Amino acid sequence: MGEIQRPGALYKQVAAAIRDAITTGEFPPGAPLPSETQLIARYGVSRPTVRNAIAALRTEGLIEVIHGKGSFVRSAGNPVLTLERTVTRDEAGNFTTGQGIWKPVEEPAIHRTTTTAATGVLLGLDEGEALFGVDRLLTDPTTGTRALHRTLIPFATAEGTALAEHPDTDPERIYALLTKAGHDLSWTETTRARMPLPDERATLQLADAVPVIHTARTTLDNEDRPLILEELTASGDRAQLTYRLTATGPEQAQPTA
Amino acid sequence: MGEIQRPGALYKQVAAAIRDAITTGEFPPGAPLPSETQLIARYGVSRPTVRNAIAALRTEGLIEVIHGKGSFVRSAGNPVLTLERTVTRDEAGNFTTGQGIWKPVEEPAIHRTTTTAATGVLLGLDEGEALFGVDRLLTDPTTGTRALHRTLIPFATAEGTALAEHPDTDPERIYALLTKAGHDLSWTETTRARMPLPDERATLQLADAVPVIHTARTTLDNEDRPLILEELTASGDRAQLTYRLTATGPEQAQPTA
DNA sequence: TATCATTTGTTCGTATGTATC
DNA sequence: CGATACATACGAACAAATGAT
Repeated sequence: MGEIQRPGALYKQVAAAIRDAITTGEFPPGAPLPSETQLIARYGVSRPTVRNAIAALRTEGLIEVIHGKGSFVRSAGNPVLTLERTVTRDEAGNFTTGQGIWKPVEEPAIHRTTTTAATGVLLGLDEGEALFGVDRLLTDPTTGTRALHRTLIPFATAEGTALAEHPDTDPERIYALLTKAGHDLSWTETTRARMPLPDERATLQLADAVPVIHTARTTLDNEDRPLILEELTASGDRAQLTYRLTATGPEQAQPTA
Repeated sequence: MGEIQRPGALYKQVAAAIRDAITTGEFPPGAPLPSETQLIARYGVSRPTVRNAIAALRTEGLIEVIHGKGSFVRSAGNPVLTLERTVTRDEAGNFTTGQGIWKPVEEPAIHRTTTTAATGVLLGLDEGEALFGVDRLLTDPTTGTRALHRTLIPFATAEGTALAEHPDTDPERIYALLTKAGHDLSWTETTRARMPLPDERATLQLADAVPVIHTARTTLDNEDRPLILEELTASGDRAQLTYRLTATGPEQAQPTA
């Protein structure tokens, strides 16, 4: 039993007791927690207190609550989708990215935007420069995991290429296209974790208290000038990114603004 | 004013109204929200409803609440610490990692553990294999951002080297040491986003609703056998990781289990 | 230093709505 | 349809942190 005693707020003690019961194995992953009524009886507290405790465990990502059914222990070591963040090129000059097998949920949405403070820095442009944006909502058929991919193409890059007419070209084809245009490509990726916005949570179908992992890939030309920017946003709980590193000489290290 | 009307729960309408007021600029970043009493008057709802709305904005990471003071709008584009996840080597064979300038908060803590399911896979070992663990709590002096670095060294790797006596050697020196032992090193990094455990939140001094970015770096020898594992956990809100990518031939792509 | 007003935190009670089975 | 379970909403009281008097 999870007795309640000293420290701090009542609901925190209840939350700790339930947390212990979960880690102890009394409530294994996937199993339902006792109902609110049962928890009230078990710990001798009021309904608001129990609900408060449950809310705490919820924002910790420890449990999942389903209206009308009950609260359930979230599987800890969740099945993870591994996205290899690599770029490979065959003899014919075709590029392949190791991002896994994604299926588009909707048609790519093309729109015209301007650089923001964040995207401007990554593209080496001032704020307010014109660019194409292509949004792709993707899903992994085997796991159902969703991801949002956005390609940002400055007008300066698109000009005089097929991109001006078809900005919704696959990134891999864009790489080939830019290479054919004489560029020697390399890439920089910046990844971070954050909580999703309400609409992101909806489109990515994220559970409560699930962060997203967000990565921005800048494609650079021979002289490290940014050509295009790709952003990928996915569930931090279900997706992980892998990178290969090799030791380079110190003269090749590029400072990033 | 943020009028309240149709859709869904009352507290969600209040939350949406406040969210709008924030994005509109009525409450700019850093500014205090009206007090609960004022919000009750403004929207004509009860205290529990207002508090529920505030709780929602809180788990979204939009606001920060300080006991006895008030609720404050969180700065959106937060000052970010950029960690370059690269490895460079000079002529003398010394390694440098571009992880920024960290200062230890405490002495490195050395302990003996065994592989878990997660770390076992990354080290190519079964569960329960013996290894050294070295924990370092680091802080960035300029921003105050904290990070937790853990080095895991299997006994098989440490055996017969200086690591058996001094597992708390700097990772960069470990690289040099392994190179001198005849290994040709490369690295694989796996990064993901997740919510911190309660004690992680405390040691990393994280605010509410801030996820962590977690990266595991495996050091590999000539034949892609794992030698050591480094884990880095940092605030997803304040730290971001950058990687350099270059196109490789398809035969060099390494499948990851 | 001590006190007080303000503000958020905690806890109870109660009633009703809504989803699931 | 009914039983169960979670969601929403109101009211009330006291505790604890903060900042100023």
